[in-house]
Amino acid sequence: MCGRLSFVTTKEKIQEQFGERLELSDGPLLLSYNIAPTQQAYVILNENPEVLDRLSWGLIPHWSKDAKDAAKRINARSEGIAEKPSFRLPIRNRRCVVLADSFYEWQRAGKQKLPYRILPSNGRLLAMAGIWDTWQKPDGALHRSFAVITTTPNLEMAALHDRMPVLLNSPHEIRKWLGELPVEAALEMLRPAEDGLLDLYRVSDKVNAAYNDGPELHEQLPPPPPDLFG
DNA sequence: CCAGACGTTGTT
DNA sequence: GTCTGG
DNA sequence: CCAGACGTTGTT
DNA sequence: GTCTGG
Repeated sequence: MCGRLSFVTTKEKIQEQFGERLELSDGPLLLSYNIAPTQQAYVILNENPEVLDRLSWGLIPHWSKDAKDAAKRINARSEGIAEKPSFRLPIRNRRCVVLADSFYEWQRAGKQKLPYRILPSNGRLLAMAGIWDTWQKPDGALHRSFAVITTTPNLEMAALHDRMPVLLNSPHEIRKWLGELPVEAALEMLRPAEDGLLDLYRVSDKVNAAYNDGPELHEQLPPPPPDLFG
C-alpha cells in the first residue's frame, strides 16, 4: 500500500496550505506524476520544519551496513512501530510530513492488478505522516531517507486495500506531529483518515512502469467491468 | 559468547 | 521464485 | 509499488 | 544500535 506517489502542484499552493514562511528552494519545483521507491520526494522534517526538503523514499536505518534494503522500508506499519529496531528511534525523534497531490494503489481483481489514483476531495495536497533517518555512505556522505506510516483503511480505501497511509488533515495536526511529543502521543495520531475525505478513480497501467511520467497518468478511466468469473 | 536479522504487502 | 533497480 | 533480471569470460 | 537464536 502506498508504494507510488505523484507531486504535481505549485509553490503558491504549497505555501497557501503549509504556510508562507515555509522555505522553498530557488528554481522550479521538481514535479512528477510517478514517484517510485528509492526516488526523492518532498518532505518537511521535524528537525527543520521551516524548510521543504527532499529525501529518498525507503528508510535506511543509521546502523545499516548497506543501502540495498532501502526498498524494503518504504512503509512502516503503525502497529508495533515503537518497538521495531528500524523505527523505534525515528518515531520518537525523527518524524516528518510527506507531501503529495495523490498516491496510487493497485486493486487486485482475480489475477489482474488495476491501478487507482487517490487524492483529497477538497483539492488540497496530501500530508502523510512519515519517519526518517540518516545513513552514512561508505564514502562518508550522508544519505537521508524516509518511510510512510500506514494504518487500517477508512471507508473509501477499504474498497481497494486493507492499508492506507496516515494522513495529517490540519495545520494543527502537522504542527503537533512535527513538534516535541511523547511517543504515546505520536502513536495516538496514527489512525485512519475520517471517511469521505478522499476521491479515487482508475488510471492507466502506464503508471506501473516507474519510467513513465506524464499527465496521462492522472487521466481518469472508467471503473472496471464486473468480473464474471470471480 | 558471536552471527544474523532488522520490513511490508499479499498469497498460500 | 526472489532479488534489484526505479 | 511494479518491472526486469536472474551468468561468465574477455574485449571494447 | 539492539535483539534473537544458536
